[in-house]
Amino acid sequence: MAEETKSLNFIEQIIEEDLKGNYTKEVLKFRFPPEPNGYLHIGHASSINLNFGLGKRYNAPVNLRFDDTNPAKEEQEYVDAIKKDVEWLGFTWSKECYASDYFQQLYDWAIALIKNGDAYVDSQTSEEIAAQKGTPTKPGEESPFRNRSVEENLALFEAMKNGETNEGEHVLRAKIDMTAGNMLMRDPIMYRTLHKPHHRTGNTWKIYPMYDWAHGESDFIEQISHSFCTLEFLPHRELYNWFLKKIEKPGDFLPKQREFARRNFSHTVVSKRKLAKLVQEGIVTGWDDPRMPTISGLRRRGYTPASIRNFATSIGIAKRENVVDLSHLEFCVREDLNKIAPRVMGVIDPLKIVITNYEEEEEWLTAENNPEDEHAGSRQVPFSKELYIEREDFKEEANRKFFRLKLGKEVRLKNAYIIKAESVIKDAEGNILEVHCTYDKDTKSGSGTEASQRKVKGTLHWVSIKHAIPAEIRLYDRLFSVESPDADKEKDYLEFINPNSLEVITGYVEPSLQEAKVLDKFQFQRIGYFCIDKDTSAKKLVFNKTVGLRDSWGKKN
RNA sequence: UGGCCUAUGGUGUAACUGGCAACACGUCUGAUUUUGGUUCAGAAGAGUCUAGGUUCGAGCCCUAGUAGGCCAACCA
Repeated sequence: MAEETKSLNFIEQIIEEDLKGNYTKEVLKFRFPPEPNGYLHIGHASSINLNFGLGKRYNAPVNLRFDDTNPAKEEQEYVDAIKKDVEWLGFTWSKECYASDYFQQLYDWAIALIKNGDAYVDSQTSEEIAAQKGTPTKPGEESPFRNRSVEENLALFEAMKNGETNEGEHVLRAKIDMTAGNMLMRDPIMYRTLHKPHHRTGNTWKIYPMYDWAHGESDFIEQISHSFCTLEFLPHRELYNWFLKKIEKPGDFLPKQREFARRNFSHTVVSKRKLAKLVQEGIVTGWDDPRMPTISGLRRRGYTPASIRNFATSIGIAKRENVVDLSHLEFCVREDLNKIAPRVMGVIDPLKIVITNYEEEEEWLTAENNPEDEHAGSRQVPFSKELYIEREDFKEEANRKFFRLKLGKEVRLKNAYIIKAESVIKDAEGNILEVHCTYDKDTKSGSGTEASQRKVKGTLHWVSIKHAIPAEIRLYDRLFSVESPDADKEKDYLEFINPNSLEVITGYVEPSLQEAKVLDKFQFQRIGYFCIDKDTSAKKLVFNKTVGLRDSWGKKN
């Protein structure tokens, strides 16, 4: 086995350094900590891949932890969706955890902090607290309640906990330093009162911990060794460590937080708030709309777990700002689908052709299922006198670079015969209604005859009209018409919505597709990859276009 | 106006403790092909934000700039 010489990203380097230091392999443990207030998106996939990838690399456990400290925004629906998505991506968590499981422990620690004079109850309004906070360049002022006695703090905190106080009346604050350069160290709020039921703890709690108080301590409880998060949390690190020091006992192993840059993607947004708005405003049909950059959207669109994992791995991880081009994601699906998707024929924009010299009623021809997979076998496809081909595959006349059907010229029908276009039938406006062709019956595919070996430049896909199944086909384009829809400070990102991101048409597909199941993936030869949408019923097949085939001809024309 | 983070081809990442910039996507050629797909062969494209400095030698170290990002939610 060749030794892996691939270079390490900076996160892996941190771990390697720790391993050279006083960390043992056994102590390594990671976590993926989503807040259940929305669906996972492609950016999360990057983080999931990082954490679970490290777990795999170092054979270390990875917990799935729901950061559910805000009952106002969080719901069980999101918990379920997140679990489904992580599983679907192919990862297995060691433990399913919830910050809410630690509410009691957190509360007990908070009492200890109060007793040590490290926390106090502030009874000002949020406006007053904000006003005293200062600015990055101006130090803050201390709250008049900052030096309450321990007894008074304990009594007030108890009242908050028991729901005897109103929302907004009191908060528990850490007593740190109102003049700190780091704004987060200016007596951050640890608890607020919220008379709202929690999706897991119900009405047990009337106070809920803030992120900074809950996150590091949750990492500690679970004995996470490395807590990776995005760069905007870098200033939180000081506070993360401060809280940990307050609860630390001799011999304790403390987790460490390190930060990486979040991934941005071209022609879309990855902010749960902005994605939620697209759903709420009805701009898309739901979190799993195939145009959404959510995991569930990509799944419905026809993306495979492997393609998303490969994508996440190949864009890597670093600390600088970035905008990853969606064409990279598209490359990753094509790469995967090319190996596994059965080839079929479907016509998206039909043009009728009649084989005038075809005498048979019908015949069934053999078609290879996947030239990339020798075990994929073959199937039978029906051929008859009247067929549909793609409208753009015929021109009455065209230059020699047009390798398709033109009057008086020949072309190969995939898996069938070589045909020649003889004449066109048009309506009064000059629109082409049908093309009359003749076929050479000695050119049948796979027949081995000399005529069948003839080289003709073009090969077209087709379906037999009387056998074809009409199907709804949904064609997608990027959701936003500009590369970075949320980069403009003047304009709202919704102004950049691409009005043509969805086109629904009726196409015709070969009869073998009748049996296809939801999420089955196919390559419509010469067009692209498609998968069966969940809206499919016994009466109607619905396909989503995942991505087009690479097209070195189409884009020049 | 403060502090912190970042800066490498069009895009995303590499370059072990300093040794004349690599990989992938994208782009463009050509070959093969019963998918203008795949595969194969090849090409163009950066001299590493700028200016100094240290050094025999700097993308890596130092200094000063410049640009972008983050920080003043009872959100995470």
